[in-house]
Amino acid sequence: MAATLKDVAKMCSVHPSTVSRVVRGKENIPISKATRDKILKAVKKLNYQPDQTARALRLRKSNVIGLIIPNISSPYFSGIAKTMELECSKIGYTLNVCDTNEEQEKEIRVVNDLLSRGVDGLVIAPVQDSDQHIRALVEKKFPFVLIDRCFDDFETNAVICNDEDSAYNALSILSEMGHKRIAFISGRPNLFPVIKRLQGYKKAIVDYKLNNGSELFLGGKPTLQSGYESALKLLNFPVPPTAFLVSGSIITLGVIKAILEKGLSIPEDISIIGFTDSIYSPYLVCPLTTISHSVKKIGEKAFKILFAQMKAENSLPCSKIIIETEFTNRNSTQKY
Amino acid sequence: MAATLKDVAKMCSVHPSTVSRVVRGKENIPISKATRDKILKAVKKLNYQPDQTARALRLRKSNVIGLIIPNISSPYFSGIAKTMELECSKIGYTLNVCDTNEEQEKEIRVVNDLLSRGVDGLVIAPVQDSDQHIRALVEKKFPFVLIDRCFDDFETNAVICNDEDSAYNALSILSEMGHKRIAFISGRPNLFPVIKRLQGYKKAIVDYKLNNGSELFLGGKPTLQSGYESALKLLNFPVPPTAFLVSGSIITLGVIKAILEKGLSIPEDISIIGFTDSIYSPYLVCPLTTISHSVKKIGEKAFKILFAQMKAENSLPCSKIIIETEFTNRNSTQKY
DNA sequence: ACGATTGTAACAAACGTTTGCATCAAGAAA
DNA sequence: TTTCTTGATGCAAACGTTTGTTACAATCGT
Repeated sequence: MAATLKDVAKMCSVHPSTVSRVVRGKENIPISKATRDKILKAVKKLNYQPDQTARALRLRKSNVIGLIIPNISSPYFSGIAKTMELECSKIGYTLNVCDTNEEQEKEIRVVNDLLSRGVDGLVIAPVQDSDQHIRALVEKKFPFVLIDRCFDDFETNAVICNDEDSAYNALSILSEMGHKRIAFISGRPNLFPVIKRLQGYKKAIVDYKLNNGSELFLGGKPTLQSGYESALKLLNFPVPPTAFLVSGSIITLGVIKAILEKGLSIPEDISIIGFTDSIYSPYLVCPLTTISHSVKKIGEKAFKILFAQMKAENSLPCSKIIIETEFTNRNSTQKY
Repeated sequence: MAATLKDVAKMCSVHPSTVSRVVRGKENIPISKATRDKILKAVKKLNYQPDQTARALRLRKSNVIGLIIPNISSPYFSGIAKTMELECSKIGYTLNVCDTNEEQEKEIRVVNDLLSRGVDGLVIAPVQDSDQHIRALVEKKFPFVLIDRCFDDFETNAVICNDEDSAYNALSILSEMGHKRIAFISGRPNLFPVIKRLQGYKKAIVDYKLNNGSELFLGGKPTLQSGYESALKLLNFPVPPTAFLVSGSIITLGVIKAILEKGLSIPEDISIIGFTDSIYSPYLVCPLTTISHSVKKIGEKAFKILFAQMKAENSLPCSKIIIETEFTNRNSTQKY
């Protein structure tokens, strides 16, 4: 249906390769002004658009990069997607966003699919239930960078946050306010950032002599319901925690739900600090104090590293970037 | 780098076409069990993955569908993206999500790009500043469906909501509560759903004899800031409105911000009904009463129509689906 | 005037598939 | 035995590009 190089060539009684050259604007190859103009006119007339599939096949380069995230409807990941898309379109790349639904199987499928579609690079927030497919990527020397999550036992390009420190920091603030029993609630507990946050949390528990020996950490699934259930469980303890550190914006909503349902108020009865800020955080039932991750910084950094990797002739050394989170103090904590 | 048909063929001393046939699993073409097994083994050994670029070129079919939305970081559109992605992966399709950033130029670029990449179909929430590129799609008989927004002056496949009725309905509820001055705040005013909502709003204003002749509608941009400014303007009127109908979840946050900043409470001082529900709506400073659009229904319907269109030999008649919104009564309205 | 240079454009191969057609041996029907 | 199937596979063209090589003028230097 659409016009091809051949069509243009025929219309100009010229060879397709000649058309290709003028369309590509190769100035080093000499083409007479006459034929150039003739061809350009025909291109316009036929509304010729090069077939990217054919180009990709011929050039082994598609100008698309893939973004693989576990949940596109999370504000955090969709914010990263937005940033990446903006960066890509700046340089004429197309972004292909794929949602793994936090399923390992699907992630593997998606990686293979994107690879066989010839993407030039990959940005992945991995599910982290397995890693061979990621290892395969490094073996192939395929350009990719991990975001938000990475693996402790092998090195890759990665953009992550200072989760351990910020969790520790949040706890020291809570501790200074007089809280003695501080819980940590998260979604999937095997995720890199959750593990790091938990480390920071545990370190602070020891350093500040909190919790009096009780185990106040509850992991779960990446759903509101899971956060709700965890919080409810904790709130039903004989001596419930007085403060929550919560990992994940959707989990946080679940925790809030539980607190409200118990007839408690934030921050009067319970203090909360949430990991990951959202546009709605200031307008929640209680303006939420959060540890904010700049999706802009993460997306931009990831893109930059990936792009460098893609352009490099021989493989570059891995770069692992740690983005500093910010502590956004609003109103969901209070002296105890 | 990756193994090709030829590699497999060579390893089995067989012709590439034979490999293709067994890989495709064409049962109607007879292949001896011996060679089939031999090939399958080689496929596994070489980890052969068909090159989708080459397939797409040859077959003129890519098994990818494109989703074009104005803002991937809006919960509404990312929800639709999620649904569509789920639907796609069910049938082995890949979804390519593109963000137009609510810019017409970019949308046009993106449509052309996706087309030249050979997507099999398109789902578009158009920017609606122009429409020739959409018209071009129908002329080419290219399968696509519009969502959320459509054009009044030409017919396409579309999945939209009963915006006019739901706005009218919201106003009748507010009116029944005794509100006499009800404002309508929106983002971009030229958008189909906004126009429809405004129609319903205006109709109700007349029917219920509200607003006493004042113009209480303010459009703007699709940002929190815009909603904030509009609300502030309205609240500074000598006789400010007592209720707001707000179009767009992000705009709504801006409106809430303005109300809080004026030291007013919801719903005691001001009632709010918001268009588009979000996962966080129940946990806002005041549990938000909303008109909810099921992103699941919208995404699924759009997908279904598109898929039918893609499979159809000769072009099907247009289907325009209207999804019923739901009125989710929470706590942001009050008798006046 | 002759070979060398240069500007211009055609040719053909290649990227990795798919598929209609041809081929060819072996077994069935005559 | 001869002819007809049919089962199994190879051949080659095609999808729309890109690009190294070749070809052919015309122009140049000598």
